[in-house]
Amino acid sequence: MSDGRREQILKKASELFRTKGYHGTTIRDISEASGILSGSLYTHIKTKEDLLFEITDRGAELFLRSLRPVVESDEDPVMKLRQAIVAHILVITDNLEAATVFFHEWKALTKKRRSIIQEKRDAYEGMWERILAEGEETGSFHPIDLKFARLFLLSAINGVYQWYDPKGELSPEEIGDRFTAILLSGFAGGKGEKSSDHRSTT
Amino acid sequence: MSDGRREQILKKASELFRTKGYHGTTIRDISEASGILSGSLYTHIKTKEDLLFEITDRGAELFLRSLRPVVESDEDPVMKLRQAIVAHILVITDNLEAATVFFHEWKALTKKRRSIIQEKRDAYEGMWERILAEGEETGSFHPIDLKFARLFLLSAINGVYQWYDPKGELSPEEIGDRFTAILLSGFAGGKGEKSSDHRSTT
DNA sequence: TTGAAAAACAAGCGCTTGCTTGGTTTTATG
DNA sequence: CATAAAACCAAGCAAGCGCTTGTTTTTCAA
Repeated sequence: MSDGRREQILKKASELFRTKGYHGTTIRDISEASGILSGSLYTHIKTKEDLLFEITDRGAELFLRSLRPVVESDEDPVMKLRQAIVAHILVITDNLEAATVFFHEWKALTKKRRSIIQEKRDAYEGMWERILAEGEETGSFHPIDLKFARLFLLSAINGVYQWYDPKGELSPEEIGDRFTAILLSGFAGGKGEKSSDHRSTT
Repeated sequence: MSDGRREQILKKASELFRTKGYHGTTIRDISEASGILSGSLYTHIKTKEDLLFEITDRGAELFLRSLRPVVESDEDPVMKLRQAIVAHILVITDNLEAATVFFHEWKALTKKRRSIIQEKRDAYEGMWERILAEGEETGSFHPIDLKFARLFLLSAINGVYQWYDPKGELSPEEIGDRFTAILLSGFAGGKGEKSSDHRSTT
């Protein structure tokens, strides 16, 4: 049952780091939430920072693993973009705490570990840039500034973790579809003049 | 010179809160950066949280004040959207530290003060929604889910604080124009087939 | 049922935290 | 130049921090 306890501690720590931040959360907060005394925590972890690293690193891996098959597929770029967006949003909505910690708290890591996460972030952003580059090369997208388009796109979809409500009316897939629609066609267009439907086949 | 010192302390605190977070920054960090002993800081402030609140509240006011004239003008909605986006980005780029603290650290405030900031955030988001609603009513924009469009839009432009480089090649206005172009027309469109230019008259 | 490993407790150590106090120096004004 | 207010320093307090230690309880295979 040792591993179950460890997972439970990671879960509670994720929740606390999400709401109070890493530095705002104490070892005693985590132990109390885990129904344990603070000293007993150290049967399962080495340091507080280990918790942050493990949560953050797992988050990074979730994003990487979910995007890889999309990038490597040979769908057309528009479909790839949609799939990538939905995949990203699903990682966030299925792992709200971990994703929030990954976005917000990774800077609290000390140098060495922060650079490990930084590398994974770079790799992830590189995968997005490949998708956009492919779309441009094949003529599916406007000629675009790749870096700028990627920054814009990722900022927009990363924001989901700040407002997503599991009990809300929009499913992750619906959110992803609407994002894709806006990104492809934009707001502009007169009344009634419906946008071409990019929402496609489920 | 009292007020000058206070402003200097606020500036140093902003920088530290930005890089290390509120809970990750100590009173001694701030006093050291201000060239003062930690006790002497209390000649100028009452508590550490006062610093956070003042920085955050000023940030909120900057956003509100810059958007108000845009909302109240009688430009057409497309132009209004562009002006609003540029205004927002200018607040960020002209006040990188304060804007970052405003986005990242306001949750560290205690209840009463957090709710003051929350109200200002709500007011700000309401102003954006008015712009979008007007665009839809006049037929400038597609029929859109207002709340969703606003969330998407604000997420995208808020991201600027995470990657903006004052020494970079893109000016705040150029960034705003590109945002506006993407938001209005999207990525989609074949090679060479240039997007209609929404970047307009400077 | 027994015995050793794993898990949890009880206590607290050394250090840092935000902040206070009492005295000294600097600054500005008549 | 006198002087009071403002700014600062030197010292340190009480509380909380991450983490360790020594001991007791729980778990579970032999």
